[in-house]
Amino acid sequence: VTDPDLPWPEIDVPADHARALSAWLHAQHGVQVVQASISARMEAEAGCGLAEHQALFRLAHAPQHRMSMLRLADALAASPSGATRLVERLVRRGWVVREQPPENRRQTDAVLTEDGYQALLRRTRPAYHRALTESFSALLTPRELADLHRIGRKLLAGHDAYDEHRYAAWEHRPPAADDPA
Amino acid sequence: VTDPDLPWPEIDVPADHARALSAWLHAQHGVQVVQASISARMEAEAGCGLAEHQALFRLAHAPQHRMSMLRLADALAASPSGATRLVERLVRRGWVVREQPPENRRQTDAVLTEDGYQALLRRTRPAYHRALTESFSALLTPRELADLHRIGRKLLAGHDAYDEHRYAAWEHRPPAADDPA
DNA sequence: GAAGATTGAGTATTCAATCTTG
DNA sequence: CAAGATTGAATACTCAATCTTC
Repeated sequence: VTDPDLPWPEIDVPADHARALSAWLHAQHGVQVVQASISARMEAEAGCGLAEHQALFRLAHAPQHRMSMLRLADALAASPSGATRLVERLVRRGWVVREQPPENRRQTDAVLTEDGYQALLRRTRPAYHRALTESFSALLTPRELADLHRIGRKLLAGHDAYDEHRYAAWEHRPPAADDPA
Repeated sequence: VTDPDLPWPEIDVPADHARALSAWLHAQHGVQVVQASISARMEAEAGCGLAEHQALFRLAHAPQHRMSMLRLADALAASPSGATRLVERLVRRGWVVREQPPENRRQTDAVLTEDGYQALLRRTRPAYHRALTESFSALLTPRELADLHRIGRKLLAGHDAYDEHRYAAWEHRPPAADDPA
């Protein structure tokens, strides 16, 4: 011990690891902060959590506005029990109903109701759109948005978590004319 | 209603919003998946959660290996009560002790113990390093790592959440010679 | 027995209220 | 009263066990 302020040797972070580490810490923290911001605004303006909106959104874009519990869990990156409990909350609000397909009664589908559809259109989606714009897109350039899309997809693919079907028609648009990417 | 399969009109996602949305969803999901992977490996190999390691790491790099509860909470993007409970777990393991500075007895400092320092060096840091490398850095190019660093910093700055002091000396290295960024 | 979903127990995390010191 | 920290109540989430249907 050479310095009383340093009871043990300082920890060294090798340069190559430092770059990976700071990239990860910033990305992780940045996403966390944006998510907290969006979540808070959703709660305040739409009286609805982020996960609830995501579920409504996925259901609205699914064929027949319906998904099995397992597919929904997968789409929301949640566990099966997490999906059960989320849908429970949505049913309580009248935004979703459970249905068992007669041809396979092991399965349970979450089906969007008329009220759920209206809640998405008039309450949760506008609030989400505003929050996402102000808390996220307004802070970045189109190029950076494209980078995030690509990098996120690489990370998901590297963990065998990229499901083509999870990201539907609305995101496979031709790039806009003013997109420098 | 024109099609029985579509009880309500399909939802349209405007093209400009679609780009922001898919960037956000991929980034969010990607970070989530990487975090889950690192967390699982830490739990398995080091018997220690991600948050516990982050706390040890921050303390080890803080002057005197000590931080006030509020500064620690801030560094970990947690609430004050979250920090209290996290430190509680670390104290129970003998990795940290609480100390009240005599000059201001309102404040409580979390101080790394010798055992905590050894746990970081021998257990949690090696596991974290391996997990981060395999679950994150190996999947991306140096350029993409630099992009993430920059984009994350912009997001944090946009939310007034970027604290210069939070990111210490180890990450302000000159770029390596082979870094194309 | 396996697929699909739900439930119970345990843990983590937050907000609001409280306690202590300045 | 304000700053700093902790506690209680409530919520959300996961893993393992269970139940139902094929």
